[in-house]
Amino acid sequence: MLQSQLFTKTQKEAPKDEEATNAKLLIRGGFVDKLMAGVYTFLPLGFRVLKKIENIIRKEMLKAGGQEILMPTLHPKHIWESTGRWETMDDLYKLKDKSGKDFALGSTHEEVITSLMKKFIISYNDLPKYVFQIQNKFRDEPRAKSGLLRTREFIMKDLYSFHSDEKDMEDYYDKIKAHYKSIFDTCGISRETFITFASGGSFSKYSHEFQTVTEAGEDRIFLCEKCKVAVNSEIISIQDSCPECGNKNLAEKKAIEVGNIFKLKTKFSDSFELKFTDKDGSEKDVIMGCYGLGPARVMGAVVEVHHDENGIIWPESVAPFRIHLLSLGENKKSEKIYNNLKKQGIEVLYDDREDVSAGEKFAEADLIGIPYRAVISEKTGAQIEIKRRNSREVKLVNIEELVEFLS
RNA sequence: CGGGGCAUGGUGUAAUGGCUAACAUUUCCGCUUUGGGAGCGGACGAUUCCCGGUUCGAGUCCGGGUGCCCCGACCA
Repeated sequence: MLQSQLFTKTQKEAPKDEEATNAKLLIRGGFVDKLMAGVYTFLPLGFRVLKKIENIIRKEMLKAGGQEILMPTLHPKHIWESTGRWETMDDLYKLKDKSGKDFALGSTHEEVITSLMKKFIISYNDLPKYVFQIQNKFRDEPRAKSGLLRTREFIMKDLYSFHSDEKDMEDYYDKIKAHYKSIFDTCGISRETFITFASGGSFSKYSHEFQTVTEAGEDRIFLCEKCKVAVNSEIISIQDSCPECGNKNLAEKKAIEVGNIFKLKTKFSDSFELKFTDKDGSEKDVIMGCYGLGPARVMGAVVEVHHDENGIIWPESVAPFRIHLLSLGENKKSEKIYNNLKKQGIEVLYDDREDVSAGEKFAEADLIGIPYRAVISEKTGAQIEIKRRNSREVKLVNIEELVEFLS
């Protein structure tokens, strides 16, 4: 992409209100725009990052046997009444149509998916099934905060699993834990992200959260450095011990919840009478699990974890582009290299602007944080100067070496 | 929802109750320049968040709203 065509601009200074690093850098770099508290537009650069993260998640969900669908955002009141949550969920956005009928904006989709699957799950032959979506959720948060970390409209991947017995659900639940680990690993935050015991709500003793340790986080967790497992402060006091190894020496950390998985069991199948006929002809409740993960929150967490004083340092897997090509008054040479890289299928942001100083291009490149920076200038001759965003070391290479290195 | 802070061109800031609201940056034009937000000259850009009050006079003082940020409560 030609940087001269990008409609967004970077800012030297962050809006004075913002305190969270992810908010400051993402706004300064032109990744997101805030429409109101907790509601953001994803601009071209930010949109690319978001899609990268979504695709990492999507790929992993497909590996886990998930089938992707898209459920509606607008929900009729009656579906929420089926579970009693129309009254009890106080972060549900409610609205009326012209005739006075009540609706809700979906904050989660157990109601919709359960009533959907009732139409298709009839016998044990139809189980297990795994269904997911990546979709916008709405929650009437009393306090949106910290940039992308806590918003009122947000993107969520929600996977729901349907099983004929608890054992099968438990096995799948553990399998998803492993897939989640792999997602956070690919996104470059596995070192900071820990599986965390949390309250199970009304369904079970524990649920599991995936918490990324960062100062901007709003949760407190107690981390067992040995097991790399944590406990949410909501269900533990400091004198408690690691649920895995009994270690009493836990480290208190601030963290942000990037994923949460639950054993729903029959909570929703009961409400919707989602049953199946087993082999012996008897009718049984379908056992459910649900598994949430927030791509936009992951994006914010990645920035919190990977940045320096000059800007963002995107991990390659989620970067908006692979390489940032800067032309310092050498557009003829640069254009050839740009076209060459594009032909190789390498995602490149080409800073072709002619009226922008070298210093400004460097500063913007650091702010935007693309993993590799290539510079073409009078100095570089027929070669290309290449530098990693997270390193100071520069190297001169020719185009063949560059292409080979990047592919 | 309780507590605290803030609100002035797009962004960041300045302005004893007193003249035409200033500066930097951004943007635009011209020249110059190309290795860390470069230089010179010029131009555009504001109903000082809103409503009301005090005053001869309000960006500034008072009252009430609204918005944003932070702390807490809340958080499938």
